[in-house]
Amino acid sequence: MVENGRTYEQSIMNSLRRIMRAVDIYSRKLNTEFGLTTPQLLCLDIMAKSKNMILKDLAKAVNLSESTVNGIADRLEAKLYVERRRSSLDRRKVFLVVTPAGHAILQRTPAFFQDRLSASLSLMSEAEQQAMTESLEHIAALMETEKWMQPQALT
Amino acid sequence: MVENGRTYEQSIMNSLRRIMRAVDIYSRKLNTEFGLTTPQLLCLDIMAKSKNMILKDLAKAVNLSESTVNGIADRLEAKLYVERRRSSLDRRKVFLVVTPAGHAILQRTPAFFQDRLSASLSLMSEAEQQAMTESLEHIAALMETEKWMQPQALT
DNA sequence: CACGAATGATTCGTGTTGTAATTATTTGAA
DNA sequence: TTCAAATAATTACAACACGAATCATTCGTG
Repeated sequence: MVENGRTYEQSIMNSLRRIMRAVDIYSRKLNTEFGLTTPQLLCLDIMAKSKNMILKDLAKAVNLSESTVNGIADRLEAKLYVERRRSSLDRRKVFLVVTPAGHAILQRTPAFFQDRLSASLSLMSEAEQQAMTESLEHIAALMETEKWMQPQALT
Repeated sequence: MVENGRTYEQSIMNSLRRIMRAVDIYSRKLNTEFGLTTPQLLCLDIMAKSKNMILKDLAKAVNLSESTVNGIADRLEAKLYVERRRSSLDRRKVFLVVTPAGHAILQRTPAFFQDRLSASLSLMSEAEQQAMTESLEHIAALMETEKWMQPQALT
């Protein structure tokens, strides 16, 4: 129990939601002002750093499902920041190629929201930052475990 | 820089995304097996605990926009777990009333995903849990601050 | 009282996200 | 060689999430 009557888990979940919501709201603002959302920026950035990226690998890199990334790729393509080029060696594969306009917008677009996170993190000591990072990674790994994924009715 | 070449911010954002994704995937599984998603469960739970809840207050309680909560209320109403009753005193207000079926499903539905979080948290000391909770709350509060919300092009 | 401001709910449009199904292509084994 | 399995992309569908706009109602002030 924490001072406000919540358990640590509830407080943590609540904070996580608030953080993700802040990221989402920032993403929308970014979109209206610069024409790119955070997920789009994230995908574009990764595509720009790798030649001949295919959708499947991009999805893995950003930790999103293939269909989600496919939709993001659609929107980036519609904005002419990305081109799809079918591989001639293996015609199942489609390379995602960042256009010059795509590279240009990457330069002009503000830093990712996580960079703003630095301000909050800088208030913690290096040791605290590291502890925090490791804890979150630990929790993420545990929550991704399949066995948690089977909902059980309360007994 | 962390050992994998990422900054703490990048690692933290990545972990947050992974955690939220795990929550989302669990939510979908819950929906196919119990007919309620996590957001629906969260809203229903709060509605059940309060008499004469109106949408505006519910939105505030769950930290979501009114239009989002309105959609969730629509789906709960369609499933007959909630009824909308227009207030006769102030006809702008619509009370969200949990039906007997709604109360019943709340009893039968598995614990929230955050309860599963306990397993991960229990591996940490009380002090670590507390530190983690406070850090996240701190970060959440900072990220909600309006001034961070104004994107600035890189200089 | 009248009328503009405030309040509360709802709708609309768009983007994100997942699962499941479908299509096209390649691979591998009988 | 042939055909089933695997692989890659895509589509269909549903839920979530937001801001902006709209509508009805109430409030408050002149």
